Amino acid sequence: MAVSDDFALQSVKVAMTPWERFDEFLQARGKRITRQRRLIVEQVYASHEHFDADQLIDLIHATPEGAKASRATVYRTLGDMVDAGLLRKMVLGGREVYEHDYGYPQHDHLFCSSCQALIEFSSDELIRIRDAVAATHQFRAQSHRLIITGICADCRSSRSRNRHQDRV
Amino acid sequence: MAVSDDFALQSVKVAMTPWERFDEFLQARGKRITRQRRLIVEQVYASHEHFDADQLIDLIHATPEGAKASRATVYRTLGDMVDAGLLRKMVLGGREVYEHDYGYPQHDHLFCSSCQALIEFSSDELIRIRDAVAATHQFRAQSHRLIITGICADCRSSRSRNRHQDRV
DNA sequence: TTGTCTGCAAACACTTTGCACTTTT
DNA sequence: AAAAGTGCAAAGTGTTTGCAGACAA
Repeated sequence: MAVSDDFALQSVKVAMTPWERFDEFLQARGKRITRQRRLIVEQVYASHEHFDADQLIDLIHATPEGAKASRATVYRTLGDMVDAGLLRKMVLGGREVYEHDYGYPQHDHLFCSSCQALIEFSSDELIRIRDAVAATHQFRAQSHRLIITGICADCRSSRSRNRHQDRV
Repeated sequence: MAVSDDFALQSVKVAMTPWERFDEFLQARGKRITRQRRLIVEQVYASHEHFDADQLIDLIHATPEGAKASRATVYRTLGDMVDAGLLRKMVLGGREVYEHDYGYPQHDHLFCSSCQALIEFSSDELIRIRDAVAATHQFRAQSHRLIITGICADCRSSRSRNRHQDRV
């Protein structure tokens, strides 16, 4: 599941579009460019929202022409995209969601436990602390993930009666 | 799954042992104190390590006397303990692990992707940043989770040939 | 042509549930 | 005795896999 070293070297090139990058990834791995993989990448980039496997599958099944890719293929391709560094996977309130990774700046999230909204933010200070903590433990930090859970502004104002606290 | 408001109020008392707290939680919910629940709580507190459901079940099945609790009951009780605020559940490298929460200071983790070691740390600065970020987004932060992934000191030194990078 | 990919359905790993029986209160 | 809890096995979930036929290269 980890990006192989040889491929990681290539990832220094930043001017590629996501598809070009995936293309290169497939080539480097002797994998083929198929109709399904193209369709999946296309749908993944159709929006910038966070999504899970099921949502993507629904999206694909909803495409006009007989364009299709099976559940198994979607899972396999999502895995490839994560390996290629195009997507990042995380677990949120029990479900595994994916978000675009390639070309997007490192960021973390505020997660509303009431409406499930996910708000992105980034903080240089956080990175500083991360590195400082790692150094203290002679630990080589490779990445991190911070999720702040709470109630978003919208849910706080509509506290009265609306969809407040139903899920989670 | 969330701590009910009435119970949350009681949680202000901090002088209780984990069992006393669980006891109180059960009473507040009209739940009963059974042999199984006692056994499970006991085993959970037999060590301070992070564990998953299976490890706990093995531990229970390994107890000397015919002391037993079924898989289903263990799952049900772990859920109750999380609700009671005794345990905290998190996902780490694919598996759901639990750690003691009650009476333990808030902390975050360094996770070694090579040997799966979990190192705890806490940082006041981090809390400060968390609150600052939340404020910026008119978000009411309730909790957070930061996991820094990388390679621990041990694995870095035994980089040569030992169990290096075998698991994710 | 060769070897990878796909779709399907079966297999999986965990977790949750329905139900008859047991235990606490 | 009444109500809640337990164990079992069955049912879910969400993801992965083996394999025969389909399809890039």
